[in-house]
Amino acid sequence: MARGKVQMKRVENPVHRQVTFCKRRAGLLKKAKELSVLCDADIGLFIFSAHGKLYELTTKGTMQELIERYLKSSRGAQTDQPTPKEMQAMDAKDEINMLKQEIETLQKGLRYMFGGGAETMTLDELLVLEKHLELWIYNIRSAKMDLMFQEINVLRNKEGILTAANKYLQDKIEENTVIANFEPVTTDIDFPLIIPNQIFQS
Amino acid sequence: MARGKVQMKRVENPVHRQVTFCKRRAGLLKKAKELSVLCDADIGLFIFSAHGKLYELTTKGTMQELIERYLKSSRGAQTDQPTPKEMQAMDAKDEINMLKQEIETLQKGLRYMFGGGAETMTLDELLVLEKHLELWIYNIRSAKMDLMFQEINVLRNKEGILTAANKYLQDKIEENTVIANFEPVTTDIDFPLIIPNQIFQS
DNA sequence: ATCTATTAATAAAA
DNA sequence: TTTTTATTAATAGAT
Repeated sequence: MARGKVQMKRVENPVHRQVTFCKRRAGLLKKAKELSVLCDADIGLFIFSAHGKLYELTTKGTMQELIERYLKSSRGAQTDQPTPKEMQAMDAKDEINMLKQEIETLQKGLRYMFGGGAETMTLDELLVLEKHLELWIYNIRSAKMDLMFQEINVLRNKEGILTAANKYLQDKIEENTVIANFEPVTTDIDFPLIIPNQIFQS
Repeated sequence: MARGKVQMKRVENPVHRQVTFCKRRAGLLKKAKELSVLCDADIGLFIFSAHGKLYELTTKGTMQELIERYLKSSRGAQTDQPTPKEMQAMDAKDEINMLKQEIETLQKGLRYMFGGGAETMTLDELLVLEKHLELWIYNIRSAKMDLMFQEINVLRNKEGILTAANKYLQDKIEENTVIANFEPVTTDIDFPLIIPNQIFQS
């Protein structure tokens, strides 16, 4: 396309080849992006340079997702997903893994939704939507949090009252030690309260 | 590149769009092949048309093989995600905090998309998003619920121990009522536990 | 699909 | 790599 026709064979001069690679790689990526925008296509493109360096482009979502789509598209249907019924007997570690998986699911869903829309929304509309979602999350959570917080406070109060009563009884016993002598009962059992207050706020 | 500059946006006329898709798709595949030949690169390219039809090109081997190479290559190049080694010394709480951070990152991404995106969402898409957010909320909450549940159990245990100690002390006092006579201390204060178990499940 | 007037890409040079 | 410039290549619009 310039100053001389190009032969369809490997550029032998290594310097020229490298320069050509840079330019044409950029051009190819640009063309791919243009095609996707102009014609509503989803494109996955990866390029390994002669020395193995990877350059990639996806016009929608991640390459992972596009590859999955590719595999689906080029084959048949898919295998079953991990069974949600086996979730019952999970320990903390498994639960954490589940959280991670769910986060990934959310990410996928978001990408799908945002990448797939075809119409336009103003910035203001989008900000309003965001506010609604945040408020929504807050409301769902706060009711139960309130109840649990109340419960914990009740239990703490109860503990205080019982401790005081216990102390009172011990004092009385000490006053009347003349007749009977028995070991004092330890009541200051140390249970560290592991919940940081912050947990009730966010 | 011909008879009029092209706008970098979707071609609205469906006929024109289809024609453009055909031409540019051919051009892109040609460019990809050229790059691979001229510069000794290995290229994988797949294009999903707006209607889901797949077009693909590989300049070496099968797409399967190139995808495998891609996955290997991109895994190696990935940024260090939560290091598996650092996970060892972490207790559940730290892990949960880490997940919370990850979720915050997601929130940032969400804001970015809402604030910066130019596309809109249909009502259906919003409903899908709502579902995802519900799941997300559930996961955020369940970690905290676990901790709070633990805390409540600790407090209940403590209560039981204190009550038992109190009872024991009262009994002792009754045994020794000969010398001193004082009112028994009531310890069975009635604090109804207002949290239905269900709260820990949903 | 095919034909061209134009624009876009890029080879060579720096 | 990136920029500049001279040419070739790609392609939008028309047929």
